[in-house]
Amino acid sequence: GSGTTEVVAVLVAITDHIARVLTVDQGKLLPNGPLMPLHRSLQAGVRQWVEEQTQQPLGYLEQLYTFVDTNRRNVDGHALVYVSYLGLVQETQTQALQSKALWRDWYDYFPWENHLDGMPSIITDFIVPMLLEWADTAEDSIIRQRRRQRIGLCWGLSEEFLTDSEFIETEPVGDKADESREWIAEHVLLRYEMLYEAGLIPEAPNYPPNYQTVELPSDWSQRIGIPMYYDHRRVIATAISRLRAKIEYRPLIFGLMPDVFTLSQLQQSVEALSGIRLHKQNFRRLLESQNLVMETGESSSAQRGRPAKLYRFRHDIELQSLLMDSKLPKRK
Amino acid sequence: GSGTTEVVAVLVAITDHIARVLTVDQGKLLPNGPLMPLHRSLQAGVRQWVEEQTQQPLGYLEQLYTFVDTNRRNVDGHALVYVSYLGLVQETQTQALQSKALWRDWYDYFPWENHLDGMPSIITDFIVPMLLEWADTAEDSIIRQRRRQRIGLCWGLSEEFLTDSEFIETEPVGDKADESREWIAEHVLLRYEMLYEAGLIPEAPNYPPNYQTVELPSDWSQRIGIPMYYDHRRVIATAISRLRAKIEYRPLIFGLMPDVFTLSQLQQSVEALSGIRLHKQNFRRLLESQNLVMETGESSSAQRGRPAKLYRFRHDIELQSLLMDSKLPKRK
DNA sequence: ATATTTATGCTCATTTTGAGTTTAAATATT
DNA sequence: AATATTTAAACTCAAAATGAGCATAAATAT
Repeated sequence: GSGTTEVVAVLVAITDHIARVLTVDQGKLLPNGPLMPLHRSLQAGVRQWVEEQTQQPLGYLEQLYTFVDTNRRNVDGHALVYVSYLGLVQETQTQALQSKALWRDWYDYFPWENHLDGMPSIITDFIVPMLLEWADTAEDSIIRQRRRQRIGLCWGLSEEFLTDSEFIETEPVGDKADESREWIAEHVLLRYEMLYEAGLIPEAPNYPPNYQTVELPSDWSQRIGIPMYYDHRRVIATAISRLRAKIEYRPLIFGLMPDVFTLSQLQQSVEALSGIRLHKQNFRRLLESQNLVMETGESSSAQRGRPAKLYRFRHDIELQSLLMDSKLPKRK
Repeated sequence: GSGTTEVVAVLVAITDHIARVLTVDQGKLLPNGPLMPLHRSLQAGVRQWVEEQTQQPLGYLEQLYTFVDTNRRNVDGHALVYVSYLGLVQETQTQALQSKALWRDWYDYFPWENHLDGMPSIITDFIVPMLLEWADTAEDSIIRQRRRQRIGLCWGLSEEFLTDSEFIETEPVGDKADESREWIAEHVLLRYEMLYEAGLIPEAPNYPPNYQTVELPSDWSQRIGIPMYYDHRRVIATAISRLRAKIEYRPLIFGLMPDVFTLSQLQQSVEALSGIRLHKQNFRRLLESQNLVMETGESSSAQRGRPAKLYRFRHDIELQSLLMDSKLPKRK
């Protein structure tokens, strides 16, 4: 019998201020392949398959999550286990790919996650109304209430949005009603899983949903983002969640920037990942306090406006990456 | 051929204010078993094997990390892949185990991680001197310098400790010398991996180390904690790291407490996990601001001193656990 | 010459954090 | 019974971090 383990890679790069993932098979799959006896580690397996399928050289690599697909089994009946990895690629190293490989804007798969020009209208026009209907399909009133709260937390909505679909039922206990009502960028996976659970995602077993009083627009499958084979879209959601969360407290953005850059370029890269705009002055203050970058002495030849100073990352920070999770068991 | 995937569980409970892990085989192994075709998911596999080997009922379960053991292969030559899970068990539910199962103080495996009564002397007496020797065994002076910095960051030492072993070489660039020089509780895994790399852990392939001018005391293998089979000690280190890090921003401690408790008991539980003492007043202020607990109205019959109010977790927070990572692909 | 654009320096009110002191309510000791 | 000890819990205060904005500088566009 053959092995039951595969590896899947979410490679991320930022080009033209847009966050992209590397795909194969017309954007329907992530690079992937079986773990083979010759691979010394999972990382080695990922590197080999990515190299073979895309010819993209890659640097930083970190394990994401391990899934089981009970729909794909080997001859012995063992379900397929696949281990997903997140990889970071520098902007300057994204050329000369194999013809099947393609860098795609990651918001093509998650249109609702792009808040760079404000909250996308699809959220208030369709997603939340559909989800509220889904919430009401539950038998148990406790579950209905729970679902409505989940919707509010996940999609950053105020209380009014949620209570008008049933009789008004104000705060249950304390006065902590309106505190967590804001868009949390790193909840990508929770939002995807809610859409999946509600049958609003083409990949879901219960798609299309059968509770429609609000009718799905005819171009829904376009608007809700590009579907992928297997659960690869969920894998990307896992990657974005991890990246958005980790960038807050670890200098991961390193792995995505060219050697030399302006502070505005750096900020735009962080914004591309998080999907939201940041306060420029405070962003710079934070950078300074963390001592992550140093001036090169040069300035950029700006298109318009005042030329910006050029910076590079402090090389003594590479140390920090040594302190990150690179887990290779290397046993006796 | 049989499958190549196993699951391993790190179950954690706090009893008598001591953090413990559930072990089998005289404390040498974690509960584990192969993933089988009948298991609908990885979680299901973990639950079945834990139930079978320990009869411990378990609630919260979260995936940790996936390892490959190239030393254990099936008949086709495929290396063993094992997926580790972290599980939380309430104090009140830790009875009636199978005879082979045993709850052990987790600091039996990591004596250097227990700072509840101050920093353990083994760190300054043996661990750091040995590690500094190990740092000096590197050929390249850059690597030697790196290793010394890593030692400082991992073990929370001031600069002097590190530079006296070679000629003094002060700050490389800026003035950020003394900022990260403190004990970071959640760096458990980094510390374990450094000890492993330096050959100071019985499980390591290069143990015992051959660079000893400072000689290892004869009872070293006692002092450096109980060894385990395979890489199970590393799995526990991964679990402690995750738990210590996550407890800072998620109410995981829920899963470990009885239904009703005093604030002091809650604090002692958090301290047991993090291995360090906390400031009582600020701990309470934080709790209040988060609105996680509510008074029951009753008071504890204290042994000595003023009786403490009893609290329970706010049930509307269960919602939050819905917002945590429970990833079950459930496909078509 | 003037408007527009981008970069960067600086201010200020508010919130959060770290580290206490003080008072309360029980048991232990003399 | 009076006093010390122990644990709980309310409150204070300075330092640091954060959120939001204004002011100035240096380029290009009109």
